[in-house]
Amino acid sequence: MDKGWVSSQSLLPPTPDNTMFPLLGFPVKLSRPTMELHHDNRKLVAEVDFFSHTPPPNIVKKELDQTPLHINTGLQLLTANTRSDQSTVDDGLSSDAEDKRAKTTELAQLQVELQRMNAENKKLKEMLSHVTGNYTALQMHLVTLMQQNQQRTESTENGVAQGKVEDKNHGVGGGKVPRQFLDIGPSGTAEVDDQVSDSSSDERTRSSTPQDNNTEAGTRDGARNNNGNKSELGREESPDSESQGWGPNKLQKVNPSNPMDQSTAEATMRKARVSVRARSEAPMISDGCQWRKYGQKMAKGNPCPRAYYRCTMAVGCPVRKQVQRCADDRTILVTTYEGTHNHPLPPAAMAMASTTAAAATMLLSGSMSSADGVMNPNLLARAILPCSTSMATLSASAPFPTVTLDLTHNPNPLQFQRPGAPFQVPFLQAQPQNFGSGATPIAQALYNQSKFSGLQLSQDVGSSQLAPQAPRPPLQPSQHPSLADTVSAAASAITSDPNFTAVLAAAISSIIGGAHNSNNNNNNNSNNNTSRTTISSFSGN
DNA sequence: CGCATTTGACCGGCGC
DNA sequence: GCGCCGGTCAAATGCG
Repeated sequence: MDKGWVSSQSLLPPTPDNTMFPLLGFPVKLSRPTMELHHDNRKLVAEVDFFSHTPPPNIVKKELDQTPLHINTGLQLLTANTRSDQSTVDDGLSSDAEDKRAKTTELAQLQVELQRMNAENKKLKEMLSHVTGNYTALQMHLVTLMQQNQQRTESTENGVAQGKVEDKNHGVGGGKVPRQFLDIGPSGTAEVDDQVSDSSSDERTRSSTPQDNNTEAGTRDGARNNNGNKSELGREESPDSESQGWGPNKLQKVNPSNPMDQSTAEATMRKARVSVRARSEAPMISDGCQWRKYGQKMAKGNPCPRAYYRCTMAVGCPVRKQVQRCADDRTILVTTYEGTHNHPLPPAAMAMASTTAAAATMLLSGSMSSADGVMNPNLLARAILPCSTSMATLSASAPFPTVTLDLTHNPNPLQFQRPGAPFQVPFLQAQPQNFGSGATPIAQALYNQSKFSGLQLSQDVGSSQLAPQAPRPPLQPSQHPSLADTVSAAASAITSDPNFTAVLAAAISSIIGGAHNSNNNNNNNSNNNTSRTTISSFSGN
């Protein structure tokens, strides 16, 4: 594998996908679903072009006619071609025949090499897919485990009754999650795919506040719920429905007597919001999705208006987002996402979608996995953004369970966007900061490419969570020109790395190790997290 | 002309 | 019950 990437630096420009290589006598369809394939594509093109220009065209044509198509035979191909060479060019062209024989030999070797590299690429691709697919699942599991450890540690060391802790947990920045958030989770199980789209977590939140400790069948909230499931159904985000997922205005459109609505409402009992704080001069971050603005309001306590967008990538997509500048620092753009996409997402959108889905999932799973425990926000932060200075914060006062990913503390000096340029969220699968001591060029390049260096969750998981049943769409570079640059840069970074497997292994081990470290760091930070910025876009409302 | 944005009106939730 | 507030709608407007 090393050879495959080492020699590719002095290569010809890349060719499009599914390139035909006539000299080889068979179509070489190169797909590049991953960057390394893209890179490998360049190498193959270069090698083929090298030989295609050497022999005279007529000779090439005859070779092609007689070259066996089953290139797996490797060097045996040489024999066949040698005979054909003789029959073709023996007429006074002995020197050419020699050349051609040598070239044919090389060609056969190249074909073997091509086969080998294809196999390796396939293996790598599967490996990457597997790793990225398991990555988020691992994170979820880690969060759960670390949360449980955190609870045990705190209860043991402090000897504080959990109920007492819960009473204290009404501040956002206190490093504890408030009781009202912790009670969001249902007693039953919740599937990952449903968590992001789960709705009416706010209802549960409200109903579990100290002064309103009723069940859903109880007093005001219960009455409201019984009144046609207004809130739950109003926030229902069924993928097929046209329901408006965010606000209460669509409540009347739901037929309360419809059993389908009721069952759906029960299936989606919770909803989380993910707020992303990032520095950007642009009015809106470019997260890969298409949005349409449908409203703008002046929110209380913030001189900057809040803009409301809905996803327009698919008809009836319930995903909303709110964009508002931070009142304290107007270079900080707070984007709050809610809902689950009911359509395939382009890779460029996977980064943000995966991150928000993972954050929401962890937020909800955290509440789910602990009956009455305390979830340290840093835990979530470390899980989402391991080894990152960015942080995640769980909102206490927000009416919705909200996790805020604070990406404004990125040490990368390039994080400041040039004025007017949209804030880009590159699609990344590696975790640059997780390469740890490896500090590979890949890590650096990817990291430098991304201001959302913490947003590198699994594409597979993202697609499964945000577009559960939809096939992954092809890349749409026309819509996201920056993505091509990002991929190209990343591919270049890969090119500069002689051993991608080692890097990949390092990444995997770093993910695991970083998660463990996050646990330790979390414990260490649990008593010293007051310095962290904890802002929820809804906390002031 | 079609699409996106703007913006005032409207609605429901919630606190007092 | 009233008013505030967040959120959404939809007609008006702007733009390519």
